[in-house]
Amino acid sequence: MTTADTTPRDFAALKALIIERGKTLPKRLSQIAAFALDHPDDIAFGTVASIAEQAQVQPSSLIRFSQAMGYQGFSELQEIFRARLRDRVPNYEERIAQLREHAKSASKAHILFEGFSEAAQKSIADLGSKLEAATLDKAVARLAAAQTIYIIGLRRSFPISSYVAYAFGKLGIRHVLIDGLGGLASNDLTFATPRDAVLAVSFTPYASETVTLVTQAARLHVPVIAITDSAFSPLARDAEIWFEVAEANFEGFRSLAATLALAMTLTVAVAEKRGS
Amino acid sequence: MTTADTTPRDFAALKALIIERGKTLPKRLSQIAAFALDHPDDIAFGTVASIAEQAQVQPSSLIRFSQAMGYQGFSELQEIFRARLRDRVPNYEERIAQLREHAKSASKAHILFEGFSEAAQKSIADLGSKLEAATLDKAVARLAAAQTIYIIGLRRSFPISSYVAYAFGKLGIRHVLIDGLGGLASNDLTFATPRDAVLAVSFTPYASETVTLVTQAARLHVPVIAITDSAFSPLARDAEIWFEVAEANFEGFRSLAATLALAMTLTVAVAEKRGS
DNA sequence: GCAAAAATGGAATAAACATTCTAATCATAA
DNA sequence: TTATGATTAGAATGTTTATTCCATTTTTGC
Repeated sequence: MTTADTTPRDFAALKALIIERGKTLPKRLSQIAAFALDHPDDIAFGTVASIAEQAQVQPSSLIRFSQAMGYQGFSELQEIFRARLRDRVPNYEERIAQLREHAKSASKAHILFEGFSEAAQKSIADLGSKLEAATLDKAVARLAAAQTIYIIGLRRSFPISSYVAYAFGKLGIRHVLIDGLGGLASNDLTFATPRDAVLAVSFTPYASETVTLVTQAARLHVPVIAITDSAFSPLARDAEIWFEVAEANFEGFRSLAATLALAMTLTVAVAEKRGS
Repeated sequence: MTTADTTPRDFAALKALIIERGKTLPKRLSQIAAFALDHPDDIAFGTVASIAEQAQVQPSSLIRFSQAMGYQGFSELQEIFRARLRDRVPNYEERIAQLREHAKSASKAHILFEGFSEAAQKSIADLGSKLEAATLDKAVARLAAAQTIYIIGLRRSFPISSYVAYAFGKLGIRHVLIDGLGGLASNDLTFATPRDAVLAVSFTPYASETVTLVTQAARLHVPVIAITDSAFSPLARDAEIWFEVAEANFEGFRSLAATLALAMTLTVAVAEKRGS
């Protein structure tokens, strides 16, 4: 038997094939399929004997499994698992070490960029794992139902609030950006009603105007959706729904990437909800 | 001989040891040291015979090299190279595949978030591979030498320019944020001189005010540093130094993550340069 | 330039290896 | 229940493996 043309040549395709065919395979082979998906690294580095022991099957079953997937033998299948590891990305420590090594040749500014990239990537990944779909859905529903959305975010959060205002403008969603211009910020909420909503963004040290405005909104029974950094935030206290975003920092400057991704999500989700 | 206590147990330490001792080793062993640093993946996956052939040495030399590093034999050294690959991070495709898998169960809003995360991650990675240290250094030098830095960025780029203004404020760097308020934007550059600098940010479709201001700055011989999206951008034409940032987009909304990381880099780098 | 020591090449070897083969077991349908 | 085909366990096999050993070459110190 030669390797058929349809036999996966990369890990993604092989994984899909194992998932697809895994359930229909005989007992032992399906047992191996499950093990392979759970312990790909062990397949990459192990020997037929060692893997067979770990997966509680006979060595010969591993060869039969490989052949069932279309390969000539186990070694050919293993090569796919190894290739997957070859083009993986260095982990955090390794990258830092590489940077330090290059530090002499690379410019200082470039190192800064790597640092800020790293902080952004980390923050986004972090939020991705914590963000709950239920909270997101509630917030979107609230904002989509609002007549006017008041956007509050000053100082470090102003890039976020100004982006949301820009996006809402493009999407035709009625909104008011509270920018504190002319020191008249507190006037902007005068006409807000419980049928509106407030989207507030603030992080330590919370801008006092933002806190005041959010408190004021809560007193007027205007629903508040907040993006902030901890359960102890004054925004969390007054908000109906709030998101915790922990931005990584580098050189004392916190990333904004995760907050921005969340803000974009909310604006587009609201627009889509309104559209349907 | 048993493995000594000082024998490296992780790749970083082993690498350091190879670098340190590599030069002082005899010819063949130093040859292996160089090969190991250059082709760590081949060490991880290869056999003694196959590696020996690639490195142009005898198999026995590999065992001697391993022992010189403090291990009992080659297999023990190889385990370190394998461990390095085990805790590496999934690459881009793999992460996306994982997201897609989760996507089925998640809410629509959550899918949006994954999309925007993806766009951000990709944009940052992309810029990271393209960004040239030389350009960065030139830009930093220009900005650090400026008496006043004029920051231009409207509409979609306004979050960026407002962030830079915020950061410059915190860092005590004299700047003017041109925000187009009251339609007086063009007045703001009246007093700019060649000893100042302009930091302009704009992407397709380029805001007309931004283009006008940059042209005006160039005419006044004020050095312009631009962040834009292509060589055909009207900003690139007038800028002394410019950065090409290709932001990925999702659902028609382009990311800002890479631009933001670059902006943060520039601000902090300028502050550090001024400080020294 | 010569003796001693270190390093190397390459064959020898035993253990480990992937794979094959066959008898036993299991599932399935008449 | 029984016959049939699929599946499995486990021993057998020939190859590849890491490692050792020793003769040869190269380097070192005087």
